[in-house]
Amino acid sequence: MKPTAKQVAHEAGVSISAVSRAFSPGSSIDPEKRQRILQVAVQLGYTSPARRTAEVISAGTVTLVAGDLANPFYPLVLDTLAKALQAVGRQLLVYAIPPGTDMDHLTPQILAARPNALVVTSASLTSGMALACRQHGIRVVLVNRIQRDVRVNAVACDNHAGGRDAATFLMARERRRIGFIGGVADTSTHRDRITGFREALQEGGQSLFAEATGGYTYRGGYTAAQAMLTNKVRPDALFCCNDIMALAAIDAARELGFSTPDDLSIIGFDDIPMAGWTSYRLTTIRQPITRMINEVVDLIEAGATVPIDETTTSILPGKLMVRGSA
Amino acid sequence: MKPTAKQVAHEAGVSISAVSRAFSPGSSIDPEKRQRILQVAVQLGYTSPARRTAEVISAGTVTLVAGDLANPFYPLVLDTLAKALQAVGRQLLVYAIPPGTDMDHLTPQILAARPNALVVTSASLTSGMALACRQHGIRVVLVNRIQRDVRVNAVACDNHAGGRDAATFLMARERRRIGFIGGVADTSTHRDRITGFREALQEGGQSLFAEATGGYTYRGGYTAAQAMLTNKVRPDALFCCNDIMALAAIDAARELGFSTPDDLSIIGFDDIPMAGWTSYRLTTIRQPITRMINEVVDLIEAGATVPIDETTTSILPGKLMVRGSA
DNA sequence: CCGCTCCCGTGAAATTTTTTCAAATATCGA
DNA sequence: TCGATATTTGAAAAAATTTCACGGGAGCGG
Repeated sequence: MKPTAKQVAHEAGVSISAVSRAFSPGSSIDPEKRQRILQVAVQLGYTSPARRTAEVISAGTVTLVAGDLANPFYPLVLDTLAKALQAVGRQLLVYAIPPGTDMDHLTPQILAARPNALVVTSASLTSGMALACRQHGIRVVLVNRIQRDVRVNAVACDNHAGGRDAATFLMARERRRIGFIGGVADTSTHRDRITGFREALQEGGQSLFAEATGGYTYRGGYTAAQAMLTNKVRPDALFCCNDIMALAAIDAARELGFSTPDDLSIIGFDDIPMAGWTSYRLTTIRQPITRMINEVVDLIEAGATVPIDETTTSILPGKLMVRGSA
Repeated sequence: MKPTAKQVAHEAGVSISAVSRAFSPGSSIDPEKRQRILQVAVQLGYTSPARRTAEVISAGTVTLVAGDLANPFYPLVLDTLAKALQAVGRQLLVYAIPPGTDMDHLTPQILAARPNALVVTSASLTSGMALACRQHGIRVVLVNRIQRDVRVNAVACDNHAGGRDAATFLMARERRRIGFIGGVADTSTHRDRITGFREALQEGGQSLFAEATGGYTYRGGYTAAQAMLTNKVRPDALFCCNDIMALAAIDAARELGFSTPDDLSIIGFDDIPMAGWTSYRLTTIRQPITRMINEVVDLIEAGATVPIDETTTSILPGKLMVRGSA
């Protein structure tokens, strides 16, 4: 016998109308009452017709909020995630938002669709959004981003250690004028990488020779590298906050007649496919994408057994890929 | 006064039940009748409750079915489309499917979500899927793909003319041993490009010197180019079916000690951002992505006024970007 | 070619859900 | 403190969905 709204209403001690309202987003109903009704509904296995439609839509789906698709690292993440989810019988839904846009206006849509989980690689998550998701039982996973102000799951590469490795490697190669091209100052990846880098540099008795930001883009990286390399005293090594900027730096160096690693060493971060191409052979810190995505999928699949406000932060080690550029 | 199912039923000359069925996917109803009901419903502005909920979820969304995100051209399309839709107040939802997978199993989900439109850049659309979409009033737009067996909208670059342009350009540069590295033989882009290329070659009194396929990937392109260039008699020009393979060809050539354009000319197709990077300076046919996406958005926005089975195929001209590689 | 079965499509009716309405309660500003 | 306004609520009305039984092919065996 299929459960009906009437049964739920009786069980929860409310009217049928209230049950109906609990299921339609935007209805005027006491949030506490709605939650109680929803809870009873789950117990009885009741779903409203409207809800059933929504469930067909979001059956087994995971929603990804992605920005900055111009950086090949993110398509790579998207692709890997899509395949991993496919393997466990789920689908990937992507909200692609232009970089710099905040994601709050997506909240109603995301909540209405009730995905199994929300994966965020873009910009920052507002605490309101995080709270709303938790209340609606949607697990949130941040990828390649750490945010300490909201209690959500996060999976990232060990950016701090990566920064240290880069510095250690460059110093071992006797580099003495080491520059840094950053991404966007208030992102956790930028912060952690430069902090680790500086720390190791200091331990080796050096300090940063030059510093600039390139906004994680090719153009920004190119301009920054060009400026540094046309100074009277130029750096003999560059650590770039991501691969795109590192490749841009190599291009800028070549354009000025310098070659890697003889005239200067260049190290990137991410290990996007292009880093391995023979024209660049970029030395870089590889992010363990496959392992990161496996972690993400595990967190999502754990859904049923782990309480939703028990959050995990996974920091996975990166790996220095020594190629030709440093 | 809000229109009801009863009015629609009366207007369409069917029972209320039929109207309800027309709106629930998977119900047993004559497809023709469903279509008529849906048409009347649109006229009267009727929406079923289930549909209304779905509309909250997919309000103003466009669903994109994308594959092959390893080719930077598609993230570029995705990014551009996301921004264009954002500008007209819509959101982009992406179903990312691993290349080679067919999209038929997505049908129920996509239909249930009732997006405003479906944009397909991946693999091929089965006629069943296309038919189902039309019956449900979902406009379908193929991007960078032409399919004559199903009646859907399509927006693509003029691949035939692009192929011709490439051939004409290479012949004007006195190239006499012109090779071709294709993508995947049964895709429309591959077919149109090689057909146009061959045609122009023939008109210039030449024929293809060598031919291989690289599956649209870097590795495939690299291997194919390497094989051609280690033959006793090697080509003095290569037309690659997309930029990734062209960049791979440049890398393979460099690795063997050849340089472009002196030892051989290389032309690509797409004009992905990397093609303009100073280490490559790839001569290539630019796909007018912005214009293509504008067409897509126009087709979607025209939704209300143009009948759904009036389909348009837009073929936009590409542009030869002459850089350093040919 | 006939008859049999099975399955699809259908409207009426039963059931379920949503919406409307009016009353009750809470909230806010003066 | 009071009134005005907004929010929440259940009953009832309206609407939508599902069930049910039946009609009418299509396929199939005789």
